[in-house]
Amino acid sequence: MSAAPTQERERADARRNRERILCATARLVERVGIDGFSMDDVAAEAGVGKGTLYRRFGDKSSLIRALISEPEQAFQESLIRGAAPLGPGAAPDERLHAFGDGLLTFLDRHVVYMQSAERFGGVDRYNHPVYAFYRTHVALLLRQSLGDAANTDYLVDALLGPLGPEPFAYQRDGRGMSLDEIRAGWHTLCDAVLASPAQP
Amino acid sequence: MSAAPTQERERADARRNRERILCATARLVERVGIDGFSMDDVAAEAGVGKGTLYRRFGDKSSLIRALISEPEQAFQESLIRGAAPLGPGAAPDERLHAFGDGLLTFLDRHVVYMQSAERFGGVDRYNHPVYAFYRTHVALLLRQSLGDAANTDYLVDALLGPLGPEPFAYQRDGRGMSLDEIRAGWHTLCDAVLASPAQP
DNA sequence: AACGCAAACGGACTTCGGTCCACTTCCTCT
DNA sequence: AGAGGAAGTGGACCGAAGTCCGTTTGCGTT
Repeated sequence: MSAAPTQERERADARRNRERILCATARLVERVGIDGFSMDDVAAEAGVGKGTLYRRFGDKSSLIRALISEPEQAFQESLIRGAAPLGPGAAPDERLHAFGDGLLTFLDRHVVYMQSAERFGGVDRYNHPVYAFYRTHVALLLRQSLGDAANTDYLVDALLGPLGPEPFAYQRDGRGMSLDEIRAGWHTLCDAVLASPAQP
Repeated sequence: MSAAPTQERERADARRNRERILCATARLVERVGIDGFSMDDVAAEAGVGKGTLYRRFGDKSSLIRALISEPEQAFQESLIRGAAPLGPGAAPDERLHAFGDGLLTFLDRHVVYMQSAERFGGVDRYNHPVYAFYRTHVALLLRQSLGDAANTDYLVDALLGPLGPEPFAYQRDGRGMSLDEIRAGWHTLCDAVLASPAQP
């Protein structure tokens, strides 16, 4: 249980408390579910003050995100440096499909966190650095495959849209779709976009 | 300023207060912006108690939505009974494009409300009856145009995705796209989907 | 007219996220 | 070693959303 030390040197007590907080949060999530505890509960469980909590994690949303930051970073890493077809080395279309599959798998495991992370605080998916990252990645692949057709930027957002927590949760839990069905759907969309004629 | 009377008979005081509340809200929105007032402010401005506020509008999110319920219903109406190409009478593809244009126009005027409506309370776009309505509409048109290809349902969500408040606000305010650019983008997406080959 | 009661009212209260700031602790530099 | 100060800590405090429940009021009935 750890998160990236943002600074050069982290004071010992700070580090200790950060760990405590993350563990306490994880424990609480497991015990009472993600909506069953307040920030005071976290502080109490971790044995720290509320101020400490907020110093390290600006808001509840960030705290929850921090719980999945490791797998998230791992996924990003494998996009840049991982093996093909997720990483470099495969054709752009293949990589795009692999990206969708990967992200959907990730979502399937972590939606609960991502969704409730967004429900709190002002964290807007679209203004989160992670979105920018995915955006750049997909834009690159799409341009490699389509050339510089107009509206590529828009299509990137359109492809990324259904890979967000809310749509995913809706499809899986609300509409009862299986992960495979969702994947298949996204591939259809992806193929449609990849086959789209260049605009005038 | 009025909303649909849900019941057969509405008591006089109830009606009076409902109007007061809606007017007060509108006034506050204009005066201090949508985030500048609390529910207490609304109650005070309307001269009613907080309990009354919550009796009529379950939460802040609903209250704000109520402010745009008239134009929203008008739009829905014109989809069902309006003139072509928005209403019946035109080819499905045309109607679909008209739908996108219409909804984007609507969004351009009302995003602020829709977005902050979602920011509060538990209103989830996907579980709101309005989403179901749009969903059915688009599904019908898509099926008329594509036949019963697999994954039609998924494509409906994919088309509807970028027509949500968050993506729209992101594109318009965050990325600085013009309404026309957004429209053009959606048409591209729409054409791509309409041209998508039937899946096995 | 006045009775009765369901519906409507109102505001005190609870809960929770987030801020503030006086105090403490750790690290560095001499 | 120990002095100085930046970084870290903790909990009282605040604002706002949403609940609860005792009181009031409109309105059909007798």
